[in-house]
Amino acid sequence: MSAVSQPISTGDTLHARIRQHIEGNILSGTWPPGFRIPFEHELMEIYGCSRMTVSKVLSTLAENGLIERRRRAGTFVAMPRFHAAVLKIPDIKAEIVGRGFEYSYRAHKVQTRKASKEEQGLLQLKNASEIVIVHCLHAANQKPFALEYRLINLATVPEARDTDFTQEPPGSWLLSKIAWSEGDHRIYAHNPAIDEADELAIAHDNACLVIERHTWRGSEPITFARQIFPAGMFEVNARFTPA
Amino acid sequence: MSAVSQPISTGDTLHARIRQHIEGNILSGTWPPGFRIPFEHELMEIYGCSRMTVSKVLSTLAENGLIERRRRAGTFVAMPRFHAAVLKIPDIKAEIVGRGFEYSYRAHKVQTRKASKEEQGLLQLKNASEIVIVHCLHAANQKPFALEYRLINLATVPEARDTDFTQEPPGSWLLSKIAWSEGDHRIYAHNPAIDEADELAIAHDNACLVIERHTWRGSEPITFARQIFPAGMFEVNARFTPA
DNA sequence: AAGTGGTCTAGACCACGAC
DNA sequence: TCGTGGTCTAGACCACTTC
Repeated sequence: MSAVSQPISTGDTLHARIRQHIEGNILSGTWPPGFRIPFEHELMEIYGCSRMTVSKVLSTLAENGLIERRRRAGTFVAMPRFHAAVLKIPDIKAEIVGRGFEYSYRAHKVQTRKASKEEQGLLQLKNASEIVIVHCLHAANQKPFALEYRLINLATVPEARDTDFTQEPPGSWLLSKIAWSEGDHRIYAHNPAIDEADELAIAHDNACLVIERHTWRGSEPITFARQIFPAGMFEVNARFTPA
Repeated sequence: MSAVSQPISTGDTLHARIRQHIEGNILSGTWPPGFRIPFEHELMEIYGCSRMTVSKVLSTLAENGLIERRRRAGTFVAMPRFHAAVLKIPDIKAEIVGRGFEYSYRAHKVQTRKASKEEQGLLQLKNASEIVIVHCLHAANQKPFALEYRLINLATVPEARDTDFTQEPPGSWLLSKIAWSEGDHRIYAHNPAIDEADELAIAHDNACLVIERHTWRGSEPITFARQIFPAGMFEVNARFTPA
């Protein structure tokens, strides 16, 4: 007999309905962590469908971490785990324009040269290849919004050599031009240095949010960015599901 | 004829090999954004497999946002989009213990009562139902690490009524007891209030990182947490792929 | 109208791992 | 050993959407 307690809800497709039903049993606590879910064989009979269909549902749930599957043993409700969140960080220009403010951009320094030891480390380069270095300031309605320090690896992005980053913000340009496969973020609070505070036109004790980001294409580093936002100008929002 | 330029690499399963091959064509730029990928029908012949197999591969790639599928029109390489990151935020106790520090916990205030208007808003409650309010401090090696303000909805988590949060940190307890289905984060920099700085034993102008988090089970609010970390004590790290 | 992707079926063989 | 999940096939019907 089935351990199914909740009625099968209406839904879009068959596997969507089955998925909702199983998720309901797990999230409601009817099937607690560690509970052995009926075998695919049994689920076929319970839901009256083929094995491919229940298999697809269970594979999806396993990818999302809601269940764990072990050969010969069966499928089990996963133990509660840490959060995994989906975090969106659009580029700054789009962020400002999207809020209905006027966007302006000023580049303090643009250089093209071989990477120093420190820059090699930040970009995680193996060799001292050529890079573009950009210091710039983003502003919303003429008010400083973010200070950006950007390194671009010319070995991966040769087109950057012919781009005028005194006119165009590097983040927006890269997002629109370059396919990337992987990256990471680091987000932390920071007391600004005196020159940083001056450039951002804030008090020297005004807290800042810093976002550092690496981007790769395969094993090739594309870019490193450090963006400094005065507190209150920017926040990171993330919505998450157990994934 | 096929637009496939790269050789088919060896891999685990058939659909994993096909997926790697298609991903390679996209990430290398052989198939640029907007490029129309061969129809499923053609991919069957190219890879010599059944339609279900190429369909599974393309569905996965579409879920990850690498391609877009349109009926009657075909499947296209997606335009570059914003970042979507996987972000892990474990509970504070596990974070401190995992770094090899001694964890200690002190609750300043624990109350059980009906929610005020403000608390209703924070927890996104419809009614003024009963909640648990906890003010507490987490410390690593006796040094203040994070200040936490926590609301728990007793309608969703009745077990919280019988739990002694003067002894046990609410975050760790909830993570180990409660199945959750959805949540969100807000991360920002913050200049601490005087009493916050005093409790954290930091200077009044020391920047802080604040993380606010809602958690739901279905449409039922479970908990709200606001955690304040002195700059340097904690940072958020996120690794991401185009998803 | 025609062809695409979306979904589902009823089989099959295999590898792994608990017994 | 033998049942489980993992994978794959060769079909089928349908909905949608562009032509």
